[in-house]
Amino acid sequence: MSSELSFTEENYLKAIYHLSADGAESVNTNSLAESMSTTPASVNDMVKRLAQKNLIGYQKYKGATLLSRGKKIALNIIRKHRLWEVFLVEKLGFKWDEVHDIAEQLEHIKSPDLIKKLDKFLGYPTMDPHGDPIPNEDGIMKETVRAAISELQIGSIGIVVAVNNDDTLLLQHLDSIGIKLGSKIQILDRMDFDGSVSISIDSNPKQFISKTVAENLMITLTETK
Amino acid sequence: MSSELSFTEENYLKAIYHLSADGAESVNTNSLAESMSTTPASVNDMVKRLAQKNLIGYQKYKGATLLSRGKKIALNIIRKHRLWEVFLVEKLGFKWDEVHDIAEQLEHIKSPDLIKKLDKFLGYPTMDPHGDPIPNEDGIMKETVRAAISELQIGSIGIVVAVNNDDTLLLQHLDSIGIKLGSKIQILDRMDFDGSVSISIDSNPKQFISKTVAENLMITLTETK
DNA sequence: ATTAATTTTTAGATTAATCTAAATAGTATT
DNA sequence: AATACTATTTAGATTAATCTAAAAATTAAT
Repeated sequence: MSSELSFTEENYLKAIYHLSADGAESVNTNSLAESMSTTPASVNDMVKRLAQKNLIGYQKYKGATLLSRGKKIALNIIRKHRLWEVFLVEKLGFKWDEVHDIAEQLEHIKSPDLIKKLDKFLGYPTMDPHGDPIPNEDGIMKETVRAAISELQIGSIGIVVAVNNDDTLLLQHLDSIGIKLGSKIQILDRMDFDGSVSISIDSNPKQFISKTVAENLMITLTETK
Repeated sequence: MSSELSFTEENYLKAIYHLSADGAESVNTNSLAESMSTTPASVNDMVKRLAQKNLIGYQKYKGATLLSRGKKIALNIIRKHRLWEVFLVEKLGFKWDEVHDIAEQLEHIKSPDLIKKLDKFLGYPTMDPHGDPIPNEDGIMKETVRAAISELQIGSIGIVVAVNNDDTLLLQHLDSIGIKLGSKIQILDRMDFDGSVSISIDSNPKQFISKTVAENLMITLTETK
């Protein structure tokens, strides 16, 4: 009954998962088409196929939702993706902004044994290099309390766990001012007129970041004021 | 012009490489069909496609030969396959008889940077866990002088570098008598009546192996008598 | 509650990779 | 060189994943 899914089917399940946040909301054809870089017609075809396999719920004109089997598969792919990202960064020395496309391929390798051994080899990490939680074998992951710097009070201290944006220019900018995953950030002040924020990175002298950067930089709080 | 090959196309190139030993002999449709577990008709279709892409030479009824571009691709896939096998055995702790199917998938991951970094991470190995040589980036590999134990003179000493047979039972038998890749084997005597051979494994007390085992166990010579 | 705009679905084609069954070419045998 | 056998190729279908263009349903706006 576990008929072996194609890469494409797996990618659709993953996309539906990501687009339906908590997993309950139904995902409409158009947004799925955009997310998969394809046409609504193609999405419609695929969504019917996945519904027939009892992986998603689907009714005409009402969008798609993951069923338990589909959700389990989606979370397993995400687990594999994030474990491979840890491997690429920690073991092979890739930068955290270079690993996504490779992990996108590696996540489809089929071998439960491989993932068990990789997990062990990496020391059972709970977060990927972007700060996203890694689901365990049962699809359960620790939800991290996190917020953008722009949303936090002056005086807050936290650790950079994610960047909300894939833009290479932004990622490179962060690199150039010394911000990377795991950096300790203290929020010193906020300029009301333009939303820029002064921060201290890893206890170094204060520096300014623009509103845009502050909005895209996610940290987990370790102290609040 | 490097139009991005499908997994299937890559696998055909690899199969043609393996079936044409030194790379010069032409591979006929039927043996390729058997090797790919498909029909001669399918092979015929694919062979035409690959010829059109100038990866192989092909003339009706005369079989296929790799052209330089195709050979380079085949050797690169073999390089990736063997590097991943080293990773799976050395780093993840797989046994050498468990890694083939996983490496078969991993070999198709596309990222030259990944392979460069993996190679470095593994310490630039020249052999895979089965004792097969790993081609370098230019497709060049050190040819190892090797022979089956059944073919060697009494008194010869060598290192186990390969098993000629994929049979799980044989591989498990070897494990049970303590023979693994890298084991030092000294050939003590040969029984003419049944072809069995007495050997010393890693300088331990002598043991007998059957003719069949002796025929499938490849070693590289370090000393001859 | 019509009309307009948007979203979704259908219908009909296309491409890669495969198949079966039939036809053809090549090789071996007498 | 005719026959038998084997290997190879062709013809015609099939399946997954996709597309474009057109039709239908839903939602929003007047």
